[in-house]
Amino acid sequence: MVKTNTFQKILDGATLLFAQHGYDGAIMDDLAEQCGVNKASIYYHHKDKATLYENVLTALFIPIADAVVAAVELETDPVKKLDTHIKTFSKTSAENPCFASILMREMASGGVNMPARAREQMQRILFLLNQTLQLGQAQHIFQSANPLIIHFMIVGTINLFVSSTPFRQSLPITGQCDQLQNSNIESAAEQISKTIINSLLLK
Amino acid sequence: MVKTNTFQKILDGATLLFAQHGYDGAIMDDLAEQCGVNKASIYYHHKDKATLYENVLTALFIPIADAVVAAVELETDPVKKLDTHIKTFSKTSAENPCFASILMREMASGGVNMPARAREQMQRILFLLNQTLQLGQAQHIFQSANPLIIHFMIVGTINLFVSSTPFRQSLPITGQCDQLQNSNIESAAEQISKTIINSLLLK
Amino acid sequence: MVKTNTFQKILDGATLLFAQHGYDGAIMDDLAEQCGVNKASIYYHHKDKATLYENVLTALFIPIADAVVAAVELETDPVKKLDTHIKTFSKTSAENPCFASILMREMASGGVNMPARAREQMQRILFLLNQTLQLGQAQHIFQSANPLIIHFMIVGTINLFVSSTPFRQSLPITGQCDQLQNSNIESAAEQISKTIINSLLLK
Amino acid sequence: MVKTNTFQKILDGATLLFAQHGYDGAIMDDLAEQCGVNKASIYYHHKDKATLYENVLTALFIPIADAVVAAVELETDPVKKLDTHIKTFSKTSAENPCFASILMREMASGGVNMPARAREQMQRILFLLNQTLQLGQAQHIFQSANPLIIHFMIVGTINLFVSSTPFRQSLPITGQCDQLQNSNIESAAEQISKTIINSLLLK
DNA sequence: TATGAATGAGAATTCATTCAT
DNA sequence: GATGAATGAATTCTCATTCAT
Repeated sequence: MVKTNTFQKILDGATLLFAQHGYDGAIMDDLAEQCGVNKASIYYHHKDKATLYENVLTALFIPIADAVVAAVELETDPVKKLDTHIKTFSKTSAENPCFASILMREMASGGVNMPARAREQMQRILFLLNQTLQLGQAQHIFQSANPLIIHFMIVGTINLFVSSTPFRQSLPITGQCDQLQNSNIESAAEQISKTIINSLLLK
Repeated sequence: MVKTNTFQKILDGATLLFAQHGYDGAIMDDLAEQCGVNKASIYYHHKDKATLYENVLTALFIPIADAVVAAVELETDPVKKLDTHIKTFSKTSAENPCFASILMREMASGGVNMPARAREQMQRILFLLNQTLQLGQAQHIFQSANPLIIHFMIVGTINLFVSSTPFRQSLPITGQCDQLQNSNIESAAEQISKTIINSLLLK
Repeated sequence: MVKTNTFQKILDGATLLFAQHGYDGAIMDDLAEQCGVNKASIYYHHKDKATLYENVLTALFIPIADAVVAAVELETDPVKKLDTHIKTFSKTSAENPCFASILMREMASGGVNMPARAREQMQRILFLLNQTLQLGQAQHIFQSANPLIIHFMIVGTINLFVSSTPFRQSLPITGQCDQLQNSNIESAAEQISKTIINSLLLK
Repeated sequence: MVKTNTFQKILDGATLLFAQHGYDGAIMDDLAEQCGVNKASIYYHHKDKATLYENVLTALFIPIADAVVAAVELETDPVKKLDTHIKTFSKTSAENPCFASILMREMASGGVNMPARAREQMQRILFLLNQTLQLGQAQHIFQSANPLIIHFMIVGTINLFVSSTPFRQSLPITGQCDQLQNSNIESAAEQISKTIINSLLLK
């Protein structure tokens, strides 16, 4: 079953709108106008707002989890796996900043209302990380660490970095903090990866 | 000028509601009921929803920034300063979980609409961190690092940790990830602090 | 029974407010602020909004009707009586422009809701005019004319003139209509009086 | 672009309601019920109350100014022009009594808040009158007179006459004023016209 | 499929009025 | 008499959703 052009157009517009304004703040009228489709068309293609939101999250979360899993599985060395994990997650997050915004809002709500299929994707990523950490420990490369904290360090930091892009660029440039502006995602990922791996490695 | 009991009661209820549902999802009728006050009383004390939101953020952000600044200033050693910075921020965040939720939502929106007084508090924390890092570099204890990334590692991780508390507790207990449930904020802060400091220290 | 200072202060403020915004458009909060009194004080002195409105109209309409009746009764000649009628009404109207505004609004509502005591004052003026016209006819000075139309010509013209003062002064000055701006009430009353008397006089 | 049935139905109902109760006194719920349409439909077709009011005034004022201008332009003699001016204004005003009520309320507010397009229509009528008067003076038929006063005599008198119709019919029938009841607009217009023209004519 | 119009259920805010002190 | 606080009943406006074509 090939999805229509309109179906996708609405999905894309909705992704942006939900990212910018959250579920409650996203208004169907605005979505229709932004997409250049009639309001009734949205309901023709997506049942209702809640379903549309689920569709958005599914379409957004699955590719990211897929990419991380796929990239990590190509590696065998725990250190390489972890580095790839962090950098792939960073890269795919940065490619679609809506993911970070939406995930942050969901976490702010305690994740309670997150659609099951979206939640599952985050669990895939977390379990993957856990496997990598345990592999490293089994090989006496990593010391023991709470995988959830590591997961939060990766996701929390990258989410903030990605979603703060407009915010950072509006900061006043002061002599005190001259590195604030021109940070890019690659160098951020690099720093996060080094920090985490460095702290995990047995000396 | 002492604020009324009612003023504060509304402020507290609103803090919770905004944290749970976000600005658009928080409903004034619900707030009135939750606080046991008349709807019109809210407007008597707080002008309108936007102003109430500002009042909430101001009351929420200032004490946290104050606490971090005060605690860090008591220390002189850069390592101790950084450790105190992270632990004080963690502790005060955990004491009022609404802060994490609200900050995450604001960051999800790019921080663009955040009331100036709230944004200033985050800047105070960031600039304080920057000072500590520079002090450590000047004393040849720390290597160079992007303070913004460090800031995001602290804030992003703690935010996620705090706001995911209900989420974590709803996770299925699996053999794979048995450490997920019973994490407390102190051990999380400890791990974050160690990780960051360890990666900063010149070997 | 001497009315308080506050009673009168509220009455004066209310007169202005009702004139500017009408009954429905006048807001008790604004009145309190404008008068520099507490909102509850208004209710202490004036029962409720409707009563306050009645008080305003009574205080406004009686002196005007009194003045017209008193001035006309001093004259004996019908022409002089009519001239005095028009000029006294004009002068007293111009002295308190609120009268014109409030009367116009009441007439716009069909006069149906006008408090009885205020309506009686307008009837006093109309009956006085009718007496003058009949006197003139009995003396074969005036031809027959509908007194209501004459009444409307006087009241309608003066009301418009008085209440349009700010409007006129905001009109663009054009070569076409250079007399529009600097008209005063005396010359207006003079022209109205001449017009009406001239058309009534038997040739 | 043909306006919907509903659009017009709302416009008509609103005209009546604004005429009866003024802007502030007109209640949108009442309007919806009166028109037999859903409340939200009003906003679908007319944006908000202020816009609806503008739409009402525009639809009300333009045809009247058009009619007066068109009728006067058919005449060449200044006396005929002036007579036509007064009678056409009277007739069209009487045909839609809402015009008089709304205009009176606007003038009561000083005309300051009147939508530009409505104000322009009144200026068209005033300027037309001025032209007629100047033509009469140029032909040595009329003596000099303030056109604004003449305008106010016409408009103020007719407004009062039209809007007082229900008021007049509620007056007690007294021997003193037996002509008050059964006045019709044509005879009123006739008397106004005669009065004004008579006073303008050079003897 | 697409769309202009319609609508019921809210949701924010206002306002006249009252109450306790 | 005066006042800060409180409140019930509106009142304007919004929004997700549906319907007829």
